[in-house]
Amino acid sequence: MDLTFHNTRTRTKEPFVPIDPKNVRMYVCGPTVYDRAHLGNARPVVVFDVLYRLLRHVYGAEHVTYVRNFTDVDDKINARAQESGREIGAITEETIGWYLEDMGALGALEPGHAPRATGYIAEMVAMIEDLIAKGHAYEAEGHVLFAVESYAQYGKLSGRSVDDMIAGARVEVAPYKKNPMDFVLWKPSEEGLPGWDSPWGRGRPGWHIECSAMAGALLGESFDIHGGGNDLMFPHHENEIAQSACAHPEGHFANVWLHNEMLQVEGKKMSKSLGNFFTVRDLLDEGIPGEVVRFVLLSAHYRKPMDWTAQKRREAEATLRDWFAKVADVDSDAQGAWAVLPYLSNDLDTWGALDQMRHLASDKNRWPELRYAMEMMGFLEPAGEIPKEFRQAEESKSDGHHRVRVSWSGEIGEDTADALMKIGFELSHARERAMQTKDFSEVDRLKAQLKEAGVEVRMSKAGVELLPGAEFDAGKLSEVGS
RNA sequence: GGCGAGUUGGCGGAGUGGUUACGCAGCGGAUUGCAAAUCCGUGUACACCGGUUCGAUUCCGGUACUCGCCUCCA
Repeated sequence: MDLTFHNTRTRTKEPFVPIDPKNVRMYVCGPTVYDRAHLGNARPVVVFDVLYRLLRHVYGAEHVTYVRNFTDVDDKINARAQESGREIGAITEETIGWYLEDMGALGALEPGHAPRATGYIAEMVAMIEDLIAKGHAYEAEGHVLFAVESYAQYGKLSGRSVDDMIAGARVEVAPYKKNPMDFVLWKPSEEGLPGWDSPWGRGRPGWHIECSAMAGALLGESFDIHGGGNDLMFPHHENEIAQSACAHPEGHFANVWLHNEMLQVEGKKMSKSLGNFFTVRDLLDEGIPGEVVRFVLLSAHYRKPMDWTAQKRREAEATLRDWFAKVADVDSDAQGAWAVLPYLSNDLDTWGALDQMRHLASDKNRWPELRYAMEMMGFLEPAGEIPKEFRQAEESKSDGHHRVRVSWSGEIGEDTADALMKIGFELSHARERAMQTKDFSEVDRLKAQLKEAGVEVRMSKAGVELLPGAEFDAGKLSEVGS
């Protein structure tokens, strides 16, 4: 299976050739841990999770190394500690826990390595010393800065020149910078802020050096794929390249750069001021299954802007309910891989893969393949189980003549299930009488009462089926039949 | 102001220099006491203005609008 990806570095779609097929290496920028992840944060996580699964499928799970960092030293974290009066370590620890929990709910596998910046300070200091020695960085007033003019390729990834950037810069330039675009590798820390001893005094690393140092330490001077949101392209990724290329002239850092487009909400940028800002946890707490969020995030190509809307959410949920019901009782068939691989291998066309899965769903003989494809796309739980929000429990009884089935998802309790079963038989008997007398008023009355209680009713020659749904109110059941 | 991405029917989303994917929703019909489910049928859309062409949604130029980055926000 040949993989093709759109490489931001070359702006073209090109065949993917791993440096070492026995160890395919990928790095994705992780979160700064000071707060819950919002929906926009989740898009790259889910997109690159599909990529990770694809690489594992193609090269073998043991031949793929995936690194996603945690930035746990940052001014925003410091500010959060300041305003809350809490310890920095407690905040980062708690936030990392939230992050893994929330992303796990979206079906994202945990990367093989999740390094924390504070665990790699020594590597960063060594890298900075190296950059100074090679003439790419300089010390000024306790800071160490990277000299962008020492790296001719600076700006190539994001397609802009240093001159353009200076012309468009709106920031005030610190007087100690040789070039306005020079960025900080190390900065001094005053008392009370996290700091580490270094040749330049007590201080803390700049943001960009973290990723360069951790990627270098865990993946080497050259690796295969670097992913992230396209808002990180400049300056973050540009700076990573500059640092790593200058520190390791023999290596070429990441061969392929993948950037996902941004997420919008109902056609607008997600922002606190517009009131359309929400976290992944907010959605989960509303009762929206993580798989539904995952489905929506994958229903647009990663390089296109994606709009989160209530309609998409509903459609995704309806589709998943349909699929899970269909695959609940079938064994997965590895042939299903062929439905999605041609799409995923074509620059991660997740929408195409989902569309193909719809075709599998429409053919009963191919449900085992659908199940396999759903596993590949990360919609089933790690153990291959149907997620609990979609798991259907059912009870089916027959008294020889009448057949009643009650199906529900979630918990409704045994007493309630029994009560529903009883009502089901009552309905079935009433229906049989009505078929004789052609007077359906009793049947319709029962149906209306059930509907009132949030129970969907389906009747056919085969029997009666009761489906308590999301609106189900067991308290109203006692009124049914009275 | 600079750089970049995008604009296809109600929604999502392919694709092509001429024969109008597809999915969802909708509508019509069959069927079922009704409903649900299922099945059948149904939609000439391609931001705007020019140009090239026998012919452009598809090629070229421009305009408008949306979004992102240029400010350690994915």
